Amino acid sequence: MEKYNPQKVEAKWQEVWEKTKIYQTDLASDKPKFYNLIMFPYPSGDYLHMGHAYSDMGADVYGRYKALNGFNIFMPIGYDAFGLPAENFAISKGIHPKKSTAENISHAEKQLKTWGCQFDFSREVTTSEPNYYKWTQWLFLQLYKQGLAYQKESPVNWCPKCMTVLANEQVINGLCERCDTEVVQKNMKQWFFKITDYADRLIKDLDKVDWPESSVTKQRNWIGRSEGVEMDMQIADSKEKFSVFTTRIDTVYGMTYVVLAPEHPLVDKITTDKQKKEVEKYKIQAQKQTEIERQSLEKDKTGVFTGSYAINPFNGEKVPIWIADYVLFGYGTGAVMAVPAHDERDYEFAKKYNLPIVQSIAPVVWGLGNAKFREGGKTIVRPQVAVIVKHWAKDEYICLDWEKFGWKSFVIGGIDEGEKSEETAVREMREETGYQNVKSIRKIGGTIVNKYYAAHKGRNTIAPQDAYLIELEDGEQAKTEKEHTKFHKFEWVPKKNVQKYLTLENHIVAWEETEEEHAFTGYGELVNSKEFDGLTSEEAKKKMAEWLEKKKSGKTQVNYRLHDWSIGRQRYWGAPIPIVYCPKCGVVSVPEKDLPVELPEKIKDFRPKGTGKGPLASVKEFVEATCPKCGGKAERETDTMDTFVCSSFYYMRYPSVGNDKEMMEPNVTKKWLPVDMYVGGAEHVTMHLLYARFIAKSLHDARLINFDEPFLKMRHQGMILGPDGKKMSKSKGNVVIPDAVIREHGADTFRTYILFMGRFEDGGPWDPKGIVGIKRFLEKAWGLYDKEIVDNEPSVEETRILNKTIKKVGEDIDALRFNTAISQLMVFVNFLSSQKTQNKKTLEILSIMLAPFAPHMAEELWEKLSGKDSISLEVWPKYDKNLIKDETVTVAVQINGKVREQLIINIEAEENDVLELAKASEKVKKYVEGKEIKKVIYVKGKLLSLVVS
RNA sequence: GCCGCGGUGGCGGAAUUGGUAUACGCGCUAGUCUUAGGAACUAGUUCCUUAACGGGAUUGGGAGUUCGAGUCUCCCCCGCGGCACCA
Repeated sequence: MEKYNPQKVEAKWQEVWEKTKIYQTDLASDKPKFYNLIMFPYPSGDYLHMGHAYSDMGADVYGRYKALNGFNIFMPIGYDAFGLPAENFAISKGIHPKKSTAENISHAEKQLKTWGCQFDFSREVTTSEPNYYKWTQWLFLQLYKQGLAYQKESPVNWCPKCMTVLANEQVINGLCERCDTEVVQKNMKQWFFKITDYADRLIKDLDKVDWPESSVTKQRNWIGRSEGVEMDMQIADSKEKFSVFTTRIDTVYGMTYVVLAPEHPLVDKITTDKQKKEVEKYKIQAQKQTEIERQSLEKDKTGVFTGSYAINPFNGEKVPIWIADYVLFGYGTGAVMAVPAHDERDYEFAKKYNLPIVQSIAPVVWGLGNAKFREGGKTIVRPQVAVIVKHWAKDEYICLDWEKFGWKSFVIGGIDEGEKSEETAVREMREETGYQNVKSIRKIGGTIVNKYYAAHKGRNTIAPQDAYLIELEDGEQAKTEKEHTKFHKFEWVPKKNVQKYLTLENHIVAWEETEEEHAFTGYGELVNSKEFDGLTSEEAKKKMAEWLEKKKSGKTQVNYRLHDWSIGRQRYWGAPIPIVYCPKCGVVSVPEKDLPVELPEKIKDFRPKGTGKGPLASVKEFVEATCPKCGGKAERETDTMDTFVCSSFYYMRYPSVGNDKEMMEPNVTKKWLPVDMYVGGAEHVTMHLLYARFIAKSLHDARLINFDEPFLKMRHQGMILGPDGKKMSKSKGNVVIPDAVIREHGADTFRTYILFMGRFEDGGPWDPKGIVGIKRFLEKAWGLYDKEIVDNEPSVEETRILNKTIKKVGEDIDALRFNTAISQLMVFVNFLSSQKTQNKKTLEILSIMLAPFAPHMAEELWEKLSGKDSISLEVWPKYDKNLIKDETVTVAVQINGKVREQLIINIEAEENDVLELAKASEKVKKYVEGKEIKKVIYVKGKLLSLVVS
């Protein structure tokens, strides 16, 4: 056989595959189906890049493995061709997007055909073709029928450069996903899909899918479900009211003001004349800001008092109403109750504007050895103080060491009947330390509820604790009474050691508060909350919600971060929205039989205008329409649809490509959907994947399909970085194009190498040097078929390694651990190449195992070896687990945890035999002689651990 | 700030339930072949120490549990990804 020439071999087999149509799936076959989907590429003008290759090749190896295991694989391919990037590319080149898109697609297809993937090119879709976007429009109509497509006037994201509206998902850190321009908010009438109706199911059904945990979490966070209550608030001396949304109704007694978003419609009505000027100024200022400025965290909180007050329904107290841009109009009710004591943002705001801070939740600390309350014990309440005493000259603090009890604390004491806690603090300090003169005293944080079971008194104790920081004036010290000091001694502890010194949790909490004051945002027990005092936050949430509901001034409410999907685009290159506006009948949908509403090819200028209307508005022939209802003159909608609408159902269309009557052929759809495995980038989790799930659910509810989760199993490929370890980009000059690698080394080498580099789900830097290792490996494998091939019984050793390899390679591919599968194949090939003659059966199996990674080469070797038809018609070999076991194993002997000897033993050897062998070993003797073996642990076939002393 | 993931030789990376850390590949070193080689092949290669046998150290740092920890627990440091005033 001649030397391995990948270019020649690959050209040959690609031709054969094309001619025999071996990868055109027979969708009607009886074999079990396996829908192996990759995310279809977006041909925007650049080459398909490393990321495409990596993803597709990984998916293909997996698919080929499944095929060899008896599945009928369907791996379709298509092009996501509408949308901003394709259009922007065309604009930059000054050509019509239809033309540039066609060129890009033909280029991409050429590339794809060299990759050695089992793509079924016979069922290609191109989303910008009328025979496809007819179904995009059809989909719109289905949603419209269900009331899931609607128009509303609302603030939307507007990209000034792309001159179009964007969905929330397409705004990344306040920048346009495509051109990195700062997005501004505009009030516009727009088409939306009501994805929020499905928010709960989109969360709940994540339990049904086998997806990476991180992606499930990302979607969950993106949807952002939060449970709380909506509470009505009456405006003082007015009939007006509004509601606030809060997840922490338990903190309601700590409310000291409320905040409305500047856009809140009530603002104008309630602003007093005196405040009008300032409020107006603030509103204008807020409106001018871009999202980035508004969301900037460095920015100080700002706000303006409206002059009006609202009434807290729980205690009837009046609280001032402010407006501030830290409250978002688009979330909840656009109004919040502010509880500075228990919310960081409110705290910051209150500090800045000198608004009162009232504690209503006290943290609960189980003190004194964490002893929980005991049943039947008497429970008493004993308020106390903790006193942090600071030295008059040094940065040191008095700490007490209660030797008998093992506590270390600050000065501590009970508040006597009728005594103020501040007085207690001073009194206790004097009694216990003798120091007399207070320079300053300051309360630290809020009340902390300390609970413990006092064993010596046999009772449960609740001890609300106030903490004070006392700074001493000087060192004047009186003699202390013994009764106060008999259990502890005191010492001065430098500041940096205090934290470590303390053992009582409640004192540690108090100490932390001296450093930096902040809101306590955790759960605890209610204080200052009238009849709700003493409840836990959890209990209070329930009781308070019930209280509100009974009073009919509130209800429990679930809110989502997710917004409805804004789908209209004021751009040319997209599927027209199939709607006409009739002066008589109003908004009328185009009947299904009239689809597609074709995108006019002839247009003077397809560039966006930025007027809020798309370029289609300038095409008279397009705009002018007849009303499908009354036959009168009407006007077409001129917005086109977001590309993500096109890509939300393409996988449903593939099996029915060719059918012009139905989007989905019922039988084929029933058989082939949902998708069994979906491989693609993680960057689509909160866009495409979320939209596709929503669309599937809506069609399911319309009884058009019988599944409601489109992608049962999904995995992401990692990112291939440039050789410098940075993300590939033209500006950095570190882009490696897959075609160049394929031309030089061949697709088989490329596939195997890129999958060998690291974990598929991790990706990593492209190292051009390493590829020779794979080349050597494939050449070495190729060379085996040149050796003397005999048809005999393979050796025991060969059988063992063969069976091991079958097991590991199969299991690894199944789990997408391609790198370790390849490494095992290397071990196997290295073993075989050390042998003079090769066993025919072994080489047959090797070819099959190589086939997923190096399909062209495997075909060639298979043809030479067996003379049979394509290797992809073969069956993945079975292994015999009995043949994997080694007869002898090396057992490590550990002495006190260190490996001192290795023994070769029979795998069946028992502990005693191994121990005897070990004792006989010189090396072991050295460590054991004259000592006592205290413990022996034997892990069968692995190691013997001896503990000696 | 919050959520998620990760940190292992010179490099990419292996390591079922805790059980011989560094598989496989690159690179490097020596050798073979060669007019030559940035080709191929063979052998070696975690680090320190030793002529060698051997000994010691080692999975970001520190503590802990265990006969035994890359793997489990706690604290800290660093990197990556996502979210980011969501009430």
